[in-house]
Amino acid sequence: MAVVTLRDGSSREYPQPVTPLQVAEDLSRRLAKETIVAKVNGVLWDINRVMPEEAELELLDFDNPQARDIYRHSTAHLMAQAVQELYPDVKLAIGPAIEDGFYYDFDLGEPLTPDDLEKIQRRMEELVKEDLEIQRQVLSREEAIKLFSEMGENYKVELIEDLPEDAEISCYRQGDFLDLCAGPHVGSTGRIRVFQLTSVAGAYWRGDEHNIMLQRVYGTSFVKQSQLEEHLRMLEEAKKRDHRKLGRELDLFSLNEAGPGLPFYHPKGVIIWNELLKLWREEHAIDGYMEIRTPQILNQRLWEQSGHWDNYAENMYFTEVDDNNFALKPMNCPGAMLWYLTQHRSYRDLPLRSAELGLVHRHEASGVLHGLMRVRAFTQDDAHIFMLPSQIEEEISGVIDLVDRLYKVFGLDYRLEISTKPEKSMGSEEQWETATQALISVLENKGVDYKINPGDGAFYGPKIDFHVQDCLKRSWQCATIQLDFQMPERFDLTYIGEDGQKHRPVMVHRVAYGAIDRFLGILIEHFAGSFPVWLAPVQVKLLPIADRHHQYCKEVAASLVKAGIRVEVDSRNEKIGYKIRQAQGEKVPYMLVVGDKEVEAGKAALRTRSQGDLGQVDLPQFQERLLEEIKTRQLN
RNA sequence: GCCGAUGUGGCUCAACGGUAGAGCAGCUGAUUUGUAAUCAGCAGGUUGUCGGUUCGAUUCCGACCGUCGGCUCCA
Repeated sequence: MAVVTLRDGSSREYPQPVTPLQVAEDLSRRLAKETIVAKVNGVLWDINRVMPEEAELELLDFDNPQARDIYRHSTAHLMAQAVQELYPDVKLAIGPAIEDGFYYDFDLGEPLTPDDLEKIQRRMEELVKEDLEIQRQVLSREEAIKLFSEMGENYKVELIEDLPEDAEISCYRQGDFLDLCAGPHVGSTGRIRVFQLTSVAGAYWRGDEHNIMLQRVYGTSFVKQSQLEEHLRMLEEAKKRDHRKLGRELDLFSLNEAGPGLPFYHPKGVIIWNELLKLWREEHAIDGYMEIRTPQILNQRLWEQSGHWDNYAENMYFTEVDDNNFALKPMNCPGAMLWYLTQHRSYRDLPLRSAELGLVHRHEASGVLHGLMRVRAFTQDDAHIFMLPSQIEEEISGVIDLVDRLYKVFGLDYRLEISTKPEKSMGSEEQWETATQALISVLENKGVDYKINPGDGAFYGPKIDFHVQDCLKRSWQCATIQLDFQMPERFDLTYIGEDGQKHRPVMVHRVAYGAIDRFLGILIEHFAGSFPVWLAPVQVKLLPIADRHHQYCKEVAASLVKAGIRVEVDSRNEKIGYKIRQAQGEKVPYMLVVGDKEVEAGKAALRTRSQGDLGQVDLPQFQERLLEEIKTRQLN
């Protein structure tokens, strides 16, 4: 006798234990068809796995994120099965579900081509038609290791060996295909409906570049064809937002072979850049920061002292002048240290917040360069805060608030991560522990969500990172707050305490935008090039209908320019439709169309990029409204 | 850096073993125009670079450089 309690509280009785699928079939055909996975007594459960005699059952379909991941994970298995049949010598690595899809890593000794993907996709389709049952099987550790060793699946053996002692080791079988997997999975291959393999790429085993490179095949799957089409449409839309495309179209910046990863900013890009800095300086002044500037290159000895020579040299550019070795700065901190040392500091001076818009150069691997998001020269909106140990929490909290204030201006969402001690690092375990706990405690006290990112800290200390997503949902680190007990030590920074004795200050490195370059890239995508008026390189474009309106347009433009508004006049010999089309393409927020009627009335016909023709407006009124919109930095 | 793909005028793309073509942009002229493309003409490329194969290469091969998608790393 088995009792199954459903989500709505009702219960059903069966003469013997049943599977979730049997219950679903009992309830409705449609439910049986749409259910991907079950939750039995709160645990994810294969729909074809017999439930305990007393079970609380929940049936999950594709709309449920967990079920969706399972569906895609099953698609990854399906792909692995197809690959194994087509390439019998393949060794399987891992194949998880990811945001929007899945991948599977294969060791096949030879690279896959896009043509191979089609072949694999076709084989997958056949396997779906065969509707092979996917069965769970539990093994002992010894059995599992023996089984996968015999199969020659050394990556799987390695995975099993790394599983915790008490882990239940399970496999899933579909036809002749067997894979190590915690599961659960969809009940049979026939339940996987719409899928598409999207790309191949090399990926290192366990993400470590010292390991062998595997072939990673990416794909995605859905239950309805329309969902796949919608997904592909979204990708197309995202491409239109790509900051590299918009950066060229809007003439904001360019990249050149002459300097890979070294961006050139065009006049319109610099306008946005400067507006960002204007806001930045306003907000930093409010928070009591002082701005400094330190040199672009400094003696190599300084970098030895700071620890960069030992920990960061591979990313640095060096140069030799008059038998002295210099390094182009990859970070601004040593400069800030030297500034701190120019005076005796008192505890009364602390916290001391020194900000620097520093251009830093880092030799990043060629393969990682990406538009403005990942470059080799970038300007950090850096700051170094020197403080008493007792001020740590308050200062970090202040930075978090400042970043939040700034990001709100743009309507940007972000995610917080705490990164802990990396392999290559300075300082004792205790220092790292204290510093990391301090960061955690600030976030806990503020009640904000965060994720721990183990081993991803800077070499001198743990950090809180602010991550923002680009249009393709790739996440980029923007702001970061890094606690540092090392640098003050290395540079022997001191302050005179209340007791008249020398003490060691604590330091925080932090950036708010992060790199102005990357932040600009993020903003281009965030706004899809349609910047809010305060950021728009051209705020108003005057469009005369005919030559006889040019003079009037020039006068209107002059008056707007005088008020500090960025204006262009399109006095080309073209029809109004053409000029509008062009201005819309440039994403100019306001267009003023001027013809006979407007000249006569002393007005202009207003058109906005988002709402179209709004009819005639009174110019002084328009100017006033515009100035207010700019001053308050209104979002679109 | 590694794996794969890719590289033709400012941009988007075509052609192909017999020394390149279109649209847009640009320039000139005509047109003086009312809310997303007026017409005509002109000009613009040693087909990323360097080698090799070939009677001949932009086309085939190799190396390098850049770019794109990943891996990894970080702002």
